[in-house]
Amino acid sequence: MFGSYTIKDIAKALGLSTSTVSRALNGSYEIGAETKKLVLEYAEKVNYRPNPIALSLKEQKSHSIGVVVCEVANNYFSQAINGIESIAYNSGYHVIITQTHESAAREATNVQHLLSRHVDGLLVSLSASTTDLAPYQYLHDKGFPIVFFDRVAEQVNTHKITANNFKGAFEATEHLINTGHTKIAHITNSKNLLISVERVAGYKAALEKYNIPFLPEYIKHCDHGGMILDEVEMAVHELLNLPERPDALISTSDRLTTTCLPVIRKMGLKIPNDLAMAGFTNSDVAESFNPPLTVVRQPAFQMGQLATELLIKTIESKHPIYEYSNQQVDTELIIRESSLK
Amino acid sequence: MFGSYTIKDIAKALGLSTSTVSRALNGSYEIGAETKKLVLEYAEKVNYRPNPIALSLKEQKSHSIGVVVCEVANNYFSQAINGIESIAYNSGYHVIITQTHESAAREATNVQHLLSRHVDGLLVSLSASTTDLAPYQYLHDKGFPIVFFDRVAEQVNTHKITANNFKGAFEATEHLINTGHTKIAHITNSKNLLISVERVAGYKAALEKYNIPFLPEYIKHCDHGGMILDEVEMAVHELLNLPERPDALISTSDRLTTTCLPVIRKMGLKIPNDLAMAGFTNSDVAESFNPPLTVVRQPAFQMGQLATELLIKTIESKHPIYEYSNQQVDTELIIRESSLK
DNA sequence: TTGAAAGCGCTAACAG
DNA sequence: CTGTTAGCGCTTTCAA
Repeated sequence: MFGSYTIKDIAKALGLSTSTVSRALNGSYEIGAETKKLVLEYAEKVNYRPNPIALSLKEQKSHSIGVVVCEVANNYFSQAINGIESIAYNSGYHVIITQTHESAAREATNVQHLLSRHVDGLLVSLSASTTDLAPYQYLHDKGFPIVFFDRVAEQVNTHKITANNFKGAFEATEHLINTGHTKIAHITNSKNLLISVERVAGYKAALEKYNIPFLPEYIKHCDHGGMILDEVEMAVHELLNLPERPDALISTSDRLTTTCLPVIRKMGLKIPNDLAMAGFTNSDVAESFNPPLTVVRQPAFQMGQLATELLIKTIESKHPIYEYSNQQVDTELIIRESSLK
Repeated sequence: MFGSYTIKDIAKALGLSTSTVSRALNGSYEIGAETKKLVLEYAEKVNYRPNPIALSLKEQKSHSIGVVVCEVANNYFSQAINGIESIAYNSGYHVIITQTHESAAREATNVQHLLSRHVDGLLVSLSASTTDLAPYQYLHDKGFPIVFFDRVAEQVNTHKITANNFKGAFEATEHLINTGHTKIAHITNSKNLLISVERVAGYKAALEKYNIPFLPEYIKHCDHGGMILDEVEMAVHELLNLPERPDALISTSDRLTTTCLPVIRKMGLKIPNDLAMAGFTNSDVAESFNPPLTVVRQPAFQMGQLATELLIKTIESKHPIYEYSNQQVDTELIIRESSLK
């Protein structure tokens, strides 16, 4: 800290050796009750705090965990980070957050950076453009703790926390069908992401259940997940200029959902009359939208917590772990006006 | 990192001393070109990365900066953090984020925690309930680098980055007046926060300019800045049940603005016909609101960047700094339907 | 029960 | 130009 006391200061002040002080502070058995008390009281008095850097160097542990997400300024991820912090904080870990901005190159750099900072483990949500999972596989093979959350690497067999994306998309699609829609378009994130694949699968399954033919042209992938307006604009335009214009749209990515709305409005279409809408988003203000938006909400905070608990458990485990948790949490469908006929 | 090479490994492999290797790596002058090349090439080959923990211990610097904000899942702060990260990242600092949840006690704990982690400096945005600035004053007096941003401590004479809150509130109020409103209520954050005081001042100044009497009962302070729904509900109810019901409302806090809307809607009032509305918020979706919301937007990203640049400059300055920058950036008024008559 | 000493990875003052 | 050494704060053998 700042002019903070070291073990050496205490030792000198008390006429003891540093090792004795260290032992007293760490509640070792091999120490006299008197000495221990003396040290403890003095340490308390001067507000002694061990230097975490020295500890890290000694223990070869940094007590920090690295987080890789696409963006902090995103409803889902800011809430997830909130969950991550809440657990990490209480466990004495600090959190280093890095953003990929959906760039695979940036993601690789970030991982490098975090490793060079000697983080004890990694909490990763893949970027939309990541295809090379080898670095994660390599680290994992070497026993380095990694937990994926939300956007997981299917091929890497390690801990994963995901939302039930299939079910989330299924329910939203089914709901749109139940409200009388049959021409349901789907706008989603990059094909690289398993979440997209799962959400598309859920969508297809719902169509199938109700014997609605699946039309490939009704699906658009925005590879930048809504971060590039033009991409979304083009996708929405193409969808809504189809000869058989969709009567409903499901968007299955947080940023995509919020970006779609103004585009649709600018086209002069009214939701839900011209186009019903339901979307994945963790926005807290979906209720205030025009019209209030039907959403699929992920338990972001809880997912952050679960992932972090898992990671810390892995980090602190004495024995290598070969059983990988693959926990799936449920999404929540919140029905509002945007999806009603 | 993980099985990473140390300077010692390189020294052994090359039959040199660690100091020679260190010098080569650090581009010292007192070293033979040959040796240097040899070391550099080998280091490159094995992908040598200096251990930042060892460096920190040596230099008594952690290369990390602590951030204190009320909440990550907040439009303004998530964008500001984005700006902070962008600068810190490029300067080789990492960022430890802590959240106060608007609790002064939690804030004090966080600062303690960050200090015990030996952060090199602090980026602080005060909680709404903080009144005791002594710890900051103390640290600052000792020469510890602190930069306040957005919610600054007026009394502590150090670097500050703020938005022009007075002007932001003035312009929004003036706009409401110009669109034909005279009974303008104001809902804002805790009185403890200078931002609230300034925004109220801007509001009053606008009223005065147009000879509209200021009514104290038209101002409500929500001490939790919109985080507690009941508080906001009560404030809005009281305001809108006044004998002389306001015809416009300005809310001057991000979270407050987004929380107000559903409350007003639930009361059965239509914006802007029953009540015009303008609010401070950095939400990216204000355009999609019902109706599209007139907002005062702060340059959050830029503010985060400025604060971080300033902090790093202070940290790295060779000489103590006695000139404190007090930079103010302009807000932006974005006019939409919610404020029109 | 306590102390001395080594070592985590690195830099820098001092010798040579 | 290069090597030796000490030291950053702490824990942990090994001796006493």
